[in-house]
Amino acid sequence: MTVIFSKKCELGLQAVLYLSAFPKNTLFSALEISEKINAPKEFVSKILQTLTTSGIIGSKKGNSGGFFLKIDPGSVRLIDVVSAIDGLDLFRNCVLGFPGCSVDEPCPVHETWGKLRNETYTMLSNQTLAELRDITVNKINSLKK
Amino acid sequence: MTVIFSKKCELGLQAVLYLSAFPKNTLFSALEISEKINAPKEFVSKILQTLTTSGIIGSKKGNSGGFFLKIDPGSVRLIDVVSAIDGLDLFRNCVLGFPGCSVDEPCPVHETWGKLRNETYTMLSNQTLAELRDITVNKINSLKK
DNA sequence: TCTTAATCAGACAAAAAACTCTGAAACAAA
DNA sequence: TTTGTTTCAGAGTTTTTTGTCTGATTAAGA
Ligand code: SF4
Ligand code: SF4
Repeated sequence: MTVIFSKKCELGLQAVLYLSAFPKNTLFSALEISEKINAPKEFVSKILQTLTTSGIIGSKKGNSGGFFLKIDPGSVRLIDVVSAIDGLDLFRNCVLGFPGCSVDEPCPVHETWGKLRNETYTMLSNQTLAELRDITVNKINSLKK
Repeated sequence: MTVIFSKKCELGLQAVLYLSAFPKNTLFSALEISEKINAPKEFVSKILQTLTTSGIIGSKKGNSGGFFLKIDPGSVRLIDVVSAIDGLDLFRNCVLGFPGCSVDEPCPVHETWGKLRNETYTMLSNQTLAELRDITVNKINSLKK
């Protein structure tokens, strides 16, 4: 069960985090990545393809080809991946699903949710992959097992 | 597109909020409620049925029957509705979809997300429907149009 | 040059979520 | 007692999301 993001987005985030734990432009096959994040190879492959079109990830065909982080880790934030896969509607909609969001007619959780929504956005956007690197490496290694 | 909750849960929340805007035990048919929250009648009906089994809502069959808020608005919180429909797994899972949540091997957003998650939980649980009543009435009336 | 291993594109399949239908039971009012 | 309106239970349908397959293309290395 997902929390906020779609499965695609969760796996996309995990894959990008995995790649960011290694020097830029290091190649990994979809198989390697999928085994590491424990997800079906073809599905991971499809997700990485969409991230390729959005420019975050690069790909190389042929024998010993694979995927790699194309943008410098100092220039990619988690929100960029979310934006490329799920989009940013999440940060514009009402938690309770009410149609209009207006200051005049706020829903019962308007104020608190607005604040939490902004903080979530900040969480995903004010640190780059480079800044998250140490903790990411730690997490990735623990997945290995 | 939903933000955190399923469509069922959003509509369940809206329906309960709607009922809480009126004196306890006031009957409304599924049709009336569905028109007000702008959703298919049968779907709303199904959702209210599940809330009936969980005890938050009561129902009365037959001519001039309908649904009504069964528990005192001073004793129901939004989290109770969420719990009855979507469950509370949401508040236990990782935003990034990583399997294990441990203090030893935190994911890159562990600390911030943990905090936001708790605040979201608090937002949904520290106010009763009775306390939200004024702002709810305001919101409900604006939906009328 | 040939084999092998990889991405890519797009169709396809399965599963889950959202939504609908049908028939039965309850019951108020004519 | 009959008629009309409602919930209820469960099956059925549709749509969306998730996941798979196939065949084409690319390229490294024997
Ligand atoms: S900001 Fe508040 S009122 Fe506006 S849509 Fe979001 S939760 Fe609803
Ligand atoms: S608390 Fe942090 S590390 Fe643990 S599952 Fe949630 S986001 Fe991941």
